[in-house]
Amino acid sequence: MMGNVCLPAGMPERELEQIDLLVKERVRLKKGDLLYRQEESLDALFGLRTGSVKTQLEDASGQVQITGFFLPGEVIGLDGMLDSLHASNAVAMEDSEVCVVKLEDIDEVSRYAPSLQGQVRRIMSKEISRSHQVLLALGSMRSEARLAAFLINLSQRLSALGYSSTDFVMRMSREEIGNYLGLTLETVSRLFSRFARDGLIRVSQREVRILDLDALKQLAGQVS
Amino acid sequence: MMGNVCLPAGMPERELEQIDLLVKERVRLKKGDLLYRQEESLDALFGLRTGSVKTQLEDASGQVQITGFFLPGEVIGLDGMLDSLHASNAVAMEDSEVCVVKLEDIDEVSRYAPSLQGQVRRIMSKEISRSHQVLLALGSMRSEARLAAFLINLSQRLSALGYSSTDFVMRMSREEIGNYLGLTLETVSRLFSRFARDGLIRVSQREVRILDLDALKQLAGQVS
DNA sequence: CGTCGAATTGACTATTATCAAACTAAGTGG
DNA sequence: CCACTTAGTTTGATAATAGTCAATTCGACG
Repeated sequence: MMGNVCLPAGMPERELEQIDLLVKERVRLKKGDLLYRQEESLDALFGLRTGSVKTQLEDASGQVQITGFFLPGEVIGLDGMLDSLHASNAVAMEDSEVCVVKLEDIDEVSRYAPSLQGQVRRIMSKEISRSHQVLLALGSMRSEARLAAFLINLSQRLSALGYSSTDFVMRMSREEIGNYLGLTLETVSRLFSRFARDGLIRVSQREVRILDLDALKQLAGQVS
Repeated sequence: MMGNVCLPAGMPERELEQIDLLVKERVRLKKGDLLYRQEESLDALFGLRTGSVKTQLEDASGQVQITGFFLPGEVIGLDGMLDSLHASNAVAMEDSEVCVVKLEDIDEVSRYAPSLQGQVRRIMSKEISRSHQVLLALGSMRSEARLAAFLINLSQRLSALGYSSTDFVMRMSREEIGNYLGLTLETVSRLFSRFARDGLIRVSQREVRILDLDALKQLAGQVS
């Protein structure tokens, strides 16, 4: 069975354990590939197995807003079920692999495995909470707090996957970080430099080492 | 049966039609009452029947961020299902009434009415899309575009409920609008004054009349 | 070694926040 | 009925923050 290999190693929560049984297909993506396109019809969810993916909205005037960065173990494609059309573009930020879970299979199987419904609800609810957290950041934090919160969040998610929480490589460019956080790429770059100068992090291109997590949390308004 | 009276008149989509059958209880709220509190355990969803409700996150440092304004026909309580704890506070902005739908009843009933699952997914997905839209606004629009988009959105939702799309009363204060849009109350007030001076709207306290929707859409970056 | 995309840094500007004062509308109690 | 609150709003003056434009620099790769 192909399912079990689709659970990323080190995934902390067992949310996906049943959904994983539904995986009948996997898709490989190369850097820059689109997993799906805005307005395209939606009939499946995607569990990210390896790599990283971003989702972004594009409005009528071509304005782009990144709405999420996804790491292995996370589920992509939860928006757009309202009218079965994807509400965003999903782009691979590096070579990646996703597991495909057909919606009809979820419906089918959950008839005799009722707890599956709860799993799906929880996954969707998590995505809602996540975006509300980002709203909190964009709505009420200053630039340095946003970036600090971003780094802390990334650190935590990577650590949950079994990677180091202090040393990691960011898969996204300064521009993408800025877009996500509602800042310009220059502001993001300056903030990285400042954090480094103040001894909070070491940073070289996309490699980051967190030196003073407490100070970062302080900046992010999270009492440590 | 108490269900059918819980569908707000004029609700355009029939999303709630089956869920409505599950309503066994209704709750009346007075202005300022909390429907639920952050961290409280979650075992039901709430369909707003009359009135208006806001949801807000509160972080460790007491910082508050309003994450949504809800109108009749909309569903409250979709976040927090991850660990069955509400992730936000829900506060009535005026005297309101909600229909209570127990999660266990949803699970129970959806066993012999499978399409119910799709309904729930669609409602949750809509909430995800909604917050992504707000992310777009906070992340990439300037203050005037945010407020214009806010007014357009409110107008559309009220019109879908059968109210005038051009004349309405905002239930929220300048401060609440500002908090939601990531602006200060002074900036919001100045923008209202400017929009009025430029002939886009008439505004007196919380009463608004939209005079030039096309110009508003232009400001919001929505091609009309 | 040269090219190209990404990142850094600087100088300057625009936008929005902050602080402060005055005004309004809707009560409340004498 | 009329001061007198009070919460909400408006407006102004000033300051802080982040954006824009522009010039280098860095690193990866052919």
